[in-house]
Amino acid sequence: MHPEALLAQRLARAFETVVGAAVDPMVRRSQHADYQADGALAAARRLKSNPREIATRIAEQAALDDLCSTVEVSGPGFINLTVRDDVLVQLVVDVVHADRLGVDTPATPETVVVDYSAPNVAKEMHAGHLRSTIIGDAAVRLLEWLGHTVIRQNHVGDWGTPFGMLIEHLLDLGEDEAAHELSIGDLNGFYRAARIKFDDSDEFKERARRRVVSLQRGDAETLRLWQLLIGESQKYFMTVYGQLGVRLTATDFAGESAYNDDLAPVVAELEDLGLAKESDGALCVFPDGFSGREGEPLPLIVRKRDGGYGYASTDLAAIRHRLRSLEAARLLYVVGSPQHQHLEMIFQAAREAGWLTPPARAEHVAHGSVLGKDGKMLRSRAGRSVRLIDLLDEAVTRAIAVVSDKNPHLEGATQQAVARAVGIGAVKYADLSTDRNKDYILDYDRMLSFDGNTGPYLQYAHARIRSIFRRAGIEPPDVVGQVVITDPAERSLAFAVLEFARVIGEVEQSMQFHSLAGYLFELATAFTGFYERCPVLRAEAPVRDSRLVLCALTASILATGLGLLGIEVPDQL
RNA sequence: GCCCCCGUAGCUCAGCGGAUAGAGCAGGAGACUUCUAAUCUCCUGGUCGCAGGUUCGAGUCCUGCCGGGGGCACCA
Repeated sequence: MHPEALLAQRLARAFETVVGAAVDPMVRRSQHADYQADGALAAARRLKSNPREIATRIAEQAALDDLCSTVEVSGPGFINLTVRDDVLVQLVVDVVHADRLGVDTPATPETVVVDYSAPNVAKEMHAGHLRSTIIGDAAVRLLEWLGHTVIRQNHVGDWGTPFGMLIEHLLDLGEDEAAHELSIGDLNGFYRAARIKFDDSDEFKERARRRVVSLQRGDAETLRLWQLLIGESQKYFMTVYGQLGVRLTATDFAGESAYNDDLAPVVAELEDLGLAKESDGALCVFPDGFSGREGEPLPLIVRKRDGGYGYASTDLAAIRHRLRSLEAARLLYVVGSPQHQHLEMIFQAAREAGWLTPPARAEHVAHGSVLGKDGKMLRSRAGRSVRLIDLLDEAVTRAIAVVSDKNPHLEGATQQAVARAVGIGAVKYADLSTDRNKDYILDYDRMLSFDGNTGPYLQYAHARIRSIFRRAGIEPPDVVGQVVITDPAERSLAFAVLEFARVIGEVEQSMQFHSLAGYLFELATAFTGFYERCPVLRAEAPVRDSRLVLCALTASILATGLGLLGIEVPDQL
């Protein structure tokens, strides 16, 4: 158990006794001691009594002598806690012997559906898909590592009116030529050409319209052509995912078309429940708590006036499927924040339909946009959206320059692999190290810097530790020995190591990966302080072994933590 | 008009109702016979958008403004 949990557990019992009610002891790291507990202040307000007095009684009642060397009441009623050295050592040793760096498996492993990435068939993946793909991938890695059952759902845009025009354009080009264009990733050109014809030619527009009807009717030849588009696009998406290094596979594709057969039954069910009502010729669900421009109830249009189905129907079919058939307890939608209201409406409708009931819950893991250096939506010089693959290639190209400049000893293939890990890692870290709700500015120079809170800095910190083991000629599993903590830098590093479990638990709930990133940066910072002050290989036997243990733990947490963010850790940079 | 997100150091960002608001970058001053100096230490730098309110205590919660972005019926 990590120190905060341990102290909180003990203090909670003391609060129970003294206050006569459950109080959160509010234990956290402190500048004034190892930890501080602020719960007495809140408790005093409830009891309308003196917080210092309560804090003093709590401190006495908790009898923390076996855990703390000093327990002091300070200021208006803070309880400052200094952990005993032998306890600190024992906690570190516990982590060494623990299965997963001291992180507990969840009490109740759940089935979690993660909906992320969601590119559109026959359309380029652009910078806008970056965040959903990266954040979703991190969510998947974290939840799987913790022991949850994770079902990845790539809600690909593979259905709808644009496919009439896309298929007709495909026919105009000829299947072979179209497949060629799509396979080389010229999706922008393909889509744009179709769009231009659609806008300029009434004849084409009419063909496209008829083709949509054929598609919806299930015409075999039309479906074959549609499949062709999907197949080529999937191949292309997989190359982008490959370059990005995310775990999405072809089996995770669960596009909008997957719900076609469910749409009519879902709408029928909503009608039977009395939730769907006709309005302006369309069939609508009006989830509770949403209003539009004129204060009128806001609809989810589940069947359009023309009888067709829109994305609200698809999303409702998807949420029903995920809850009923996949039996998910937690639904994560890693989708940009502009979709917030729409998703909340879907969730509310699902609750009203009785599909989404506790303990199952749905969460919008919202994220902001990627901006250019000018603070506006990322655009190429031509003013178009930036292709995701170009963005990634640019990062890797720059990383090659950085890596070869700084370490000329690395050879061809190794250098390429390291540069790729550094370049892609830098992009991911830049994304995951800030609050996902906010927009962030993509700046290659900053993200590829080895100074500051960046991916390369953390990869470097890890590589430095690996270098120690290379020199010592041993590997972490063979590191045995007692842990001895004397230097303040060792003490700081030990506490940093112990914080990992707490941070992981927090991120599991919040899906705020920047707190994991921030933690890893703090750990790396604590390690560098240790590295500067505490020689490892030159130390004498018991201290040397102890320091190797700290090195091994730090390297392991850095590798694991970065791994959970989807970032590779090369042995050397 | 209503709703959502954002506004913290020159720049990029943390900050969970609690002690003097923290990092990194940039700027200034130091430290290499060293386990990777791709580093470390110190310094400089803040009317936390504005104004009220709640509280023993507000960057954090509430209300109203200002500024930026986004959403609000048949595209997805």
